[in-house]
Amino acid sequence: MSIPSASLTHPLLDGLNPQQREAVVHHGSPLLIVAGAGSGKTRVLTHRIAYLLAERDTRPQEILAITFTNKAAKEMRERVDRLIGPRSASMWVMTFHSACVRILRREASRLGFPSGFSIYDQADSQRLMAMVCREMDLDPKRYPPRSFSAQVSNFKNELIDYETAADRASTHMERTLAEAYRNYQQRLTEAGAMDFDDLIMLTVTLLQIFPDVAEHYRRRWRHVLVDEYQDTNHAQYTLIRELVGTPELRTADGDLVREGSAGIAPAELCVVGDADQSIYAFRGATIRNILEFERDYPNARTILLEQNYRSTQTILTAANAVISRNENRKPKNLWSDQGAGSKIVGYVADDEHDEAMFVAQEVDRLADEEGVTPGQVAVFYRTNAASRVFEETFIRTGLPYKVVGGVRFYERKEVRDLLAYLRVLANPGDVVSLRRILNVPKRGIGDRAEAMMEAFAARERVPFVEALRRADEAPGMATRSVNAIKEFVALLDDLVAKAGDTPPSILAQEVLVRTGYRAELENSEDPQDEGRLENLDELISVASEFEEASPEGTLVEFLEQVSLVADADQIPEADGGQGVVTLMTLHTAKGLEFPVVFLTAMEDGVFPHMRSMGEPKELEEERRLAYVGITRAERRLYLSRAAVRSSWGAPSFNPASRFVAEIPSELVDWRSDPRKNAWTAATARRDPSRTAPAKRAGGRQIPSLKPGDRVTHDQYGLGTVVSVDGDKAKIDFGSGGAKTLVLAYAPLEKL
DNA sequence: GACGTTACCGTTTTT
DNA sequence: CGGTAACGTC
Repeated sequence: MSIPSASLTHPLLDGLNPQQREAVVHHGSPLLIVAGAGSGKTRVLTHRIAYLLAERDTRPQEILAITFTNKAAKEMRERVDRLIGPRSASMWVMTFHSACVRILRREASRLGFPSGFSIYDQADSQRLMAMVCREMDLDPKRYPPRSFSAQVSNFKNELIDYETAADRASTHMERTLAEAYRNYQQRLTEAGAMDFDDLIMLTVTLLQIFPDVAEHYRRRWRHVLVDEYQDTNHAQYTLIRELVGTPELRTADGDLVREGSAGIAPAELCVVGDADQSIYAFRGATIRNILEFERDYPNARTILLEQNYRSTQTILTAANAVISRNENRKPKNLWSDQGAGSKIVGYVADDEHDEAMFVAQEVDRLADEEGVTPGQVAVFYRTNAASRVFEETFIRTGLPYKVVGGVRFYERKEVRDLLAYLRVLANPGDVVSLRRILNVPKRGIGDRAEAMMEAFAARERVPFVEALRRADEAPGMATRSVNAIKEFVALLDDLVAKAGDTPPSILAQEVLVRTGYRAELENSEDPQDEGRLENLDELISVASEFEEASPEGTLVEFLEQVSLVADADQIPEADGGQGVVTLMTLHTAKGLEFPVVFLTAMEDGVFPHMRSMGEPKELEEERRLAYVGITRAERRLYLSRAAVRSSWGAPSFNPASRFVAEIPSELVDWRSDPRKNAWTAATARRDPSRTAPAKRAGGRQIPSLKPGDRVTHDQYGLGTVVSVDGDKAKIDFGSGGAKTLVLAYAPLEKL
């Protein structure tokens, strides 16, 4: 039992409120910290860890702290070190996925995997599922691989293996799915690969099947801390239970069973979360875990943090009003002592361009009148696609910005190709990667040869690589194909021989040269290939940085780090300078805070998203997303929407978001008549050219450009003119690279 | 087997 | 509208 908080004094408790102090010092039973937005939960977590180390005789290696993003983990570690000096090295502070990988690498052989197993992301696993479905001769219309892949992911989040899935299947569709699941899993195992969901599920399996492994980790970790507990799915929930070593476990049917924990007392569990910020149900997260914590851990203590240190009362009142519309929620009321602050500003734009322009102008105005820097401003939207208009407008107005997430670096084709090579070198059994690069760059191994190799491998019951090795034994193979395959295999063997003692960056260079990948891009006429080269060089420099950071690092470790990066990890750190406006989805925004926040496209159909509006449960999740968005703002909050929005093709006239209506109207200062959309919509119907600016026809003017001008290119998008040389201009397209273009022909437009 | 064309598909949110 | 997959042609 905790001591009454009033009597607590300790340097690590200075500046904490009574509830926070209690959370830091609590011991003796599982602890749930219900931390409202901005209530200082990271502070509490880091102080708790520091307190454990400083006052409770805990050694760093006895602590396991789990987060959802690498960024959160890194920040937590740094803050602990700042409190009590650099003692965090032997502490595990990492994401669910990283922690599981680390455990699995050590024990992989017990599950029949090589310790250098590949990690398949969602794209890889979809590819593999597509292969499986094709093999099963399934009509992709009736049995979409994408959907199968998603459903298998759901199974794994629920810890349902393919046998159980098959047992439970009652319809033809379900039986087919279970069959695909089985084949998919078999292929993964053969390839020595795990998908994202396996990382969790197989760790749970490992702990459940091998008592000695479970015991090892239970002995080690006397404290388990979990951040963002509301985002855990069933598999992660079970993992935590296994690691903590609870004396009791509930089966799927709700029966309590005794669990042998080898006489080790359960670890002390501390979870932090906020059910109102649960926004990942679509990937299996269940709010149940936080709502039922006290039932799962019978003598648990719950501490509520309701004082918000982030936002003005106006912003909090708005947030409370919105979230209170959700049913079945434990009441919670955030409050602030920072005063009312500015009113929320509402704006109804004519269309999405006008909306973006409003944001840009407002950022300028705030800079002039209130000294707000771009780095203090964030723009949120519901879907990644929405970033485009803002980018265009910000480039045109010269407002510095950065988009977080969206088309990710690691999803680019060339980057994935190079990574596939490295994966094959680390794990030659990795068929998905192997088949990806089999004919990349083109080396004369076509679909036909690949199919024959696959058939040959199946018939001979040998791995795919082995089939390649014996290509000449396969009947009916063209000599040309056989030779091409032989050459490819020889190249791989050569690279594999080097892989062991060559740093990843050097190896990557070597791959690019030896395969002719670099030469092909360098000699290419396609100007986009220049950007691709830059991306590859970028990947190589990521590898170099990795080598610098961990000189002992292996290829497998490098690939692992690269596989487990998240969007949120890429958020620019405040550098003390002016900074740049940050653009991101509402999901990525969770956990962050900004002095000024723009919530855009507040329209029914966009936010809440159309697909969620029919389902009350999903609508509630959208509302939590709105709550997350609103509570990111410290001082100023803007809500905007567009009367007309042209989303892929036709214009749509969306009504105001219901979430806007849920905010008490006296908190909002409308900069334009909220009814004007009716008028605009009518006008737009009468005169479509108003909303659809004349599209360039064939007769485009040759632009006269000077350095610094901003342009858009039909293919490369937005760019800045670097230099002009007669009829040619060199233009920097940012991530797409710099190109020299002939003005007379390039599909360019000056902005 | 490589390349070009067409059809079609889909957009929530992601470790 | 834009990207990808399947198809058909050289």
